[in-house]
Amino acid sequence: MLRPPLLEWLHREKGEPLPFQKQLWKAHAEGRSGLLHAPTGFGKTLAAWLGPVAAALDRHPADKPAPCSVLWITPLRALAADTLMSLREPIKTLAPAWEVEARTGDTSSYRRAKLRERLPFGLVTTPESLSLMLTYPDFREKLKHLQTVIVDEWHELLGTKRGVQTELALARLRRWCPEIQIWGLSATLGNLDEARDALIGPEHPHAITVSAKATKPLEIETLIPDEIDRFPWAGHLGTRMVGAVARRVEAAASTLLFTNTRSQTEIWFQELKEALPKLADSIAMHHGSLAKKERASVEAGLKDGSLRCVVCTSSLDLGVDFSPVDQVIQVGSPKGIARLAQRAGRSGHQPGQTSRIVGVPTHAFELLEFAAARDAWKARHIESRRPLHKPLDLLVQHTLTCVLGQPDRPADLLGEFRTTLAYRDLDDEEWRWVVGFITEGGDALKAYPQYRKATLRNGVLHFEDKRAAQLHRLNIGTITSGSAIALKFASGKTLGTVEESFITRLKPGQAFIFGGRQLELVRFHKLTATVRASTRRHRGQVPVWNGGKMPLSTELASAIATRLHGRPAPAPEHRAVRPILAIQRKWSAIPGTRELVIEFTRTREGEHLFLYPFAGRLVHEGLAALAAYRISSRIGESIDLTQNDYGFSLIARRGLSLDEALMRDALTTTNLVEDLLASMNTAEMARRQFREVARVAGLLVPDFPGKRRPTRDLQVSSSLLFEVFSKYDPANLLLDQARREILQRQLEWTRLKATLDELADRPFRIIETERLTPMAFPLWADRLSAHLPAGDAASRLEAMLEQLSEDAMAV
DNA sequence: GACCTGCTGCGGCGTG
Repeated sequence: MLRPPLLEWLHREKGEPLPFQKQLWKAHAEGRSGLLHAPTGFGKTLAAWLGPVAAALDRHPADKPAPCSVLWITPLRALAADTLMSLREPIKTLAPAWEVEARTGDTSSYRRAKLRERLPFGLVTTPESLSLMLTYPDFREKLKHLQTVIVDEWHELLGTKRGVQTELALARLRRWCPEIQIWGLSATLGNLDEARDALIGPEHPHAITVSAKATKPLEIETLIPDEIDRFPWAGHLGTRMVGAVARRVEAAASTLLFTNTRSQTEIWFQELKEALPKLADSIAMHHGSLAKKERASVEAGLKDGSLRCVVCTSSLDLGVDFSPVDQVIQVGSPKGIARLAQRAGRSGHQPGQTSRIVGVPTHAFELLEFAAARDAWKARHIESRRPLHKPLDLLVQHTLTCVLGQPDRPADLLGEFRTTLAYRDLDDEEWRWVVGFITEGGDALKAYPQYRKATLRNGVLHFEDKRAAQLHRLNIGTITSGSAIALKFASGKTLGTVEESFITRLKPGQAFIFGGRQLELVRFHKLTATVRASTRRHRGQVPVWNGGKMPLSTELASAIATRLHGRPAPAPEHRAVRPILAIQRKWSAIPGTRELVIEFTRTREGEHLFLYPFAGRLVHEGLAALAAYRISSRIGESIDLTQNDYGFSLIARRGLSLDEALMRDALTTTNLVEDLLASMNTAEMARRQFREVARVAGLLVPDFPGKRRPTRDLQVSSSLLFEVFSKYDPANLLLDQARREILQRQLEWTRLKATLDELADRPFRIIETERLTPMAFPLWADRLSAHLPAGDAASRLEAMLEQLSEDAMAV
């Protein structure tokens, strides 16, 4: 437990400790490691900090420095600054001689040099910065007093290569200081034990999970459109709800409005300002393509309370430690339960308070998504984040990191790496390959000295070349991003970035909207688009970014499928959608989890099949390609396809049918891998994925900070390497790595396979419908918008909707 | 190079 002075301070400043905090301090005093799981706003940070501070006070006098006793790892630089403030608070009164400092990429080089000489009592850093520190030979000596490592927001890192990089760094620290205690702080996850094993190593002897038993109440409310009959069956912007949302914004002192995409953020920002002209100056926006300065000023506005509403993407999911907002609104699909809860947690940021989120549907069925998220939350069906398994590109990088810091024997390194969950089954063969690759460059690159970074002398790996070492340090990390076009005023002020594909569609003089400003293009040269403020009356286009395509989670999808049938209990959202569900039922059937509903519809364009497996967009993309490939070879017609989070559609001029055998064959797992590979352009996918792998493995020359170089150069050399490896070194394990990543990330292979297995046991219900059903409509409309210019698609959709609404009234 | 709705995150060093 805590020493009296700490307890007194705590009592004075923060009141009575919560039960989980006492439990954590007890575990800490016993020398254990583990995971602390509690909702945001429960005082995790302070609890995790005071344990090691208490232990250090036992060992060191409070008036003498105690160098680097605690290492605090955070996934965000912005969090590092805020964390620093809260960690310093108790130290100031309890042990003023002990310092707490941050070391991240934006720590000045002067400070970084100082920190290399002498480390403070507590060091706050990122996984990347920690890896960088491992490359300095004296770091090990500097860490001899290390007692505790704390990893904040571990759920954010878990499941990514950044998480594996953290696992590896921790394994190194464990080897250097076998007594250290490691604690992770995590939000709610479906796989807390696995998360803990990944953090402290699967073989760790004193593992414990401390949980704040009191779960935070979460209220999910949905804005229900007044006229459900006129509410769109398809679409994703949800701007029809602007009026109702504006009234909510007006009524609350502060609002955080989340959207799912950057362009949606831009659009909602405009719409809200128009709907609330009096508040226009206190509404702001925040997303990942805005310039850092712009974002920082919005973050400052959130902190000092001068903003009434910020429209944002997941860029504000975590990070800025602002005082909680009054209200959180989610526009569009929540995609997952944990994700919605995380966003809701931005309100009611105190123990005992309720987190509330208001869901805004963008089409009719989305109403049910919010009800389903509520059902799943109540039933504690929360998504897991699975840790990655054996990414070899990262192992190549990390081995060089280790050897640069301390020459070492391969067998000893292997032993160290095998203590992680990610590499516990790394076999001797794979390890020999890694060592061979960093010392020889492998079969294909042996002739090029720049790929022989390490040398093996007398059984010890060394990394001595100064220039290569600098390049390696520059390359540390796992985040890769494609080329972006910088948007600038002629004055040089940077506004942010857009995609090349967007800017090349614009002619000089043409207007567009970015970061809430009306701009016009002056010229586009190399990687910079120069713009000026536009005074044109009509609104310009809104940029579209080519970002990630997050599928609906398995947990939420299954909750939706259940919700469609009105279970587990009546919900207001369900009552609202009832008229549309009635049409769906009348014309076809309500898809669910017991049978697979397949609709067959003839239109002017030909024959359509609509299938609803509810397996998320990525899986449907794979299933659609697979089914289209198999059927088209049978019927000799080309097949078009579309997909969304609920299902997919196949369209052919003729030849599709109600034949169950045909559909069973299309969805069989026989020859699955071969057919899937043949149906999708997986070779091209692997080539692109290889770029990330090559980057992480350090095979590409990194950009020097400040000097911008077209990423296209990177692309060329990564595809060149891909060619060379494919031809001269086909056994190169990095090629396998790229293929595995395609399977897991882009095809969600595990989920796809599970879906097919499950469908094989389900009855198929094939129904011929006269018209497009409410569920089919979005899949049909998707195809339409892909084939027509945006304006035409909108007007045609409008006409269709008119017709459909009339039909709906008639039912 | 194809897509069109599509997120987020990090990172060096020495000198002036």
